[in-house]
Amino acid sequence: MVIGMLFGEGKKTLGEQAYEIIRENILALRLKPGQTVYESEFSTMLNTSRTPVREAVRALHIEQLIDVLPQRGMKIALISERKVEETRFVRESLEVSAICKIVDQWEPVQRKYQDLYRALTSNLQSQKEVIQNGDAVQFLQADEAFHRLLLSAIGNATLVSVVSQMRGHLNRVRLLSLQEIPYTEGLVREHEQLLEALQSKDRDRATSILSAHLSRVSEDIQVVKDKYPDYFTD
Amino acid sequence: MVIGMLFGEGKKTLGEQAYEIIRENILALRLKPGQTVYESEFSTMLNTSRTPVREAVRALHIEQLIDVLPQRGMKIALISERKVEETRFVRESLEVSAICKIVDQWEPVQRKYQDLYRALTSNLQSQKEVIQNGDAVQFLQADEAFHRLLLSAIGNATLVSVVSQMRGHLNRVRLLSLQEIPYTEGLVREHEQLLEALQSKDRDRATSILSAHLSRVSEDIQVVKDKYPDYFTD
DNA sequence: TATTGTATACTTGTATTCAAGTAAATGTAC
DNA sequence: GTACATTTACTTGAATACAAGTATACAATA
Repeated sequence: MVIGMLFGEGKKTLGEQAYEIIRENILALRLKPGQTVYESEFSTMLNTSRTPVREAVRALHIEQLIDVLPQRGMKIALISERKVEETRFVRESLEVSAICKIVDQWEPVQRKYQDLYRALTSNLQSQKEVIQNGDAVQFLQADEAFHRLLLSAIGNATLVSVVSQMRGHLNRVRLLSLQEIPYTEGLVREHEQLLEALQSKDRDRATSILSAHLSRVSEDIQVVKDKYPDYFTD
Repeated sequence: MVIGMLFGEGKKTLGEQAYEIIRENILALRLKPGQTVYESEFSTMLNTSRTPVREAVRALHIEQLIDVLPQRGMKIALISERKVEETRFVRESLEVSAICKIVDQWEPVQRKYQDLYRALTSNLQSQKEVIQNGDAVQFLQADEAFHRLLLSAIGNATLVSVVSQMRGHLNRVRLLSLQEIPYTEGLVREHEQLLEALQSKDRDRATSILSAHLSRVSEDIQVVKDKYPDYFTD
C-alpha cells in the first residue's frame, strides 16, 4: 500500500515504484541470477497487493530480466553471454554515433559545452574518490553518470533510454568483474582520454577509445563466467 | 475471454494478444493519433476483462504509443516530430552498424549469404508487385520484411527488436506520406542499390545509401504535418 | 519394491470489486 | 444572467476473489 512514502515521492504509481525497486535489486545482484521468486513474495516484501507487483514483473519480463514459468513461478534471468554481446553491440553503436555527433558539434566557446566539460571533469573527480573505498556499486553509478552526461548532450532522450535499457544486461557482469579484477583506474584513465579527444575534436581517437572502453565487458565475462558458473547460461 | 481462438494460437496470454492487436491498430492509424480511448472500450471490443487490457496498455504506455491521463482516460499518442527524429537517429545508427558487419562478413560463396541474397531478391520482387495495387500498408510490410531480413543476418535478436520498436514511431509517418506522395519506386530502387553495394562489398556505398534511405522520413514529415496537423504535436 | 492414480498445496492468469480522483452537469444564491 | 458550490457519472489505480495449470506427497496396487 505504501512503498516509498519516505522521501519526496513524485506521483509514481505503485507499479512503477515496484518496477524500479525490483529492477535495482536484480542489477545489484541482491536477487541472484537463477533464483526462483514469486509475485506473492514481492507483494509482502513491498507491502502491496499483487496487482502493482504484476505490472512491475511484466515490464521486467519484457526487458528479459525475469523469466516467467506459467503457473509455476518466476526466475531471475541468468546472465546470457549471447545477450551480453548483443546488448554490448547495440550500446557501442549508439554511443559511438552519439560521440561523433558531439565531436562534430563541439565548440569550446559555447556555454553549453563549457558546462558539459565542467560536469564531466567534476564527475571524473568523484570517480577517483570513489575508487579509494573500492565500492563497485558506487563506481558503477559514477560510471553510468559519466556516460549519461555525454549522451544527454545530443538531446536524444530515446537514445539515452535505449542505452540505459541495454546497460541493464551488462551491469551484472560489470559488477562481478569489478569485485574480481578491480581495474577501475584503467577505466577512469579511458574516461579522461575520451574527454581529451573530445576537447581536441579528434573524432577517430574518440570513437576508438570509446569502442575499446565498451568492449572490455566481452573479455571480462570469460573470467567471471568461470568464477560464478551457476549465474550464467549458454 | 477468447481473442484469437481461430488460427493456430501459440500459448500467448490474453494480455500479449491484446498488446499486439491494439498496437497494430495504432500503427495502421485505425486508432487516430490524439483519439481518446478507455480500457473498458478495449475490454468489450476484445471480449475480455480489464486485466489483460491493462497489461497491454501499460506496455504501450512504456513504448510511448499511448498517453495515460490518470483517472481521466487515455489518448493515442500524437506523432511527435522530436520523437520521430530521435527514433530515426537510433534506427539509422543501428542499421548502419549492422550493414557494416554484414559487408565485412559477406562471402558470396557461403551458403548463408546465398540464401540471404535469394530471400532479398525474392522480397524485392514482391515489393514491385505490391506497388501495382498501391496499397501503402502492404508495401510497408514488404519494406519491413526486407530490412528485417538484412538485420537478422548478423544474428543479433536484441538489435532487431530495438529497431522494430523504433519503427513503431516512424510507421505512422511513413503510412501517411506514402498515401500522400507515392514514391515507392524510389524506395525499391534504393533497396536494389543497397543489395548491389552489398554484393560488391562496397562498405561506404552501402552505408551512404542506407543513411539516405532512412533519412527520407525527416523530409516527408514536413509535408504530412501540414496535411494532417491535428495528428501532430510540437 | 516399483508404479500409478489421486489428493493437495502451491503457482500464475483472469475476473471482479472497491477506492479515489476528475470533470461536466446541476442547482442555488446573488 | 453570472458566479460558485455540489452532485453525479465517469475514469484509472489498487485490492481481492476466482479459475486453471503444475508439481509434489502419498496411498493403493501389482
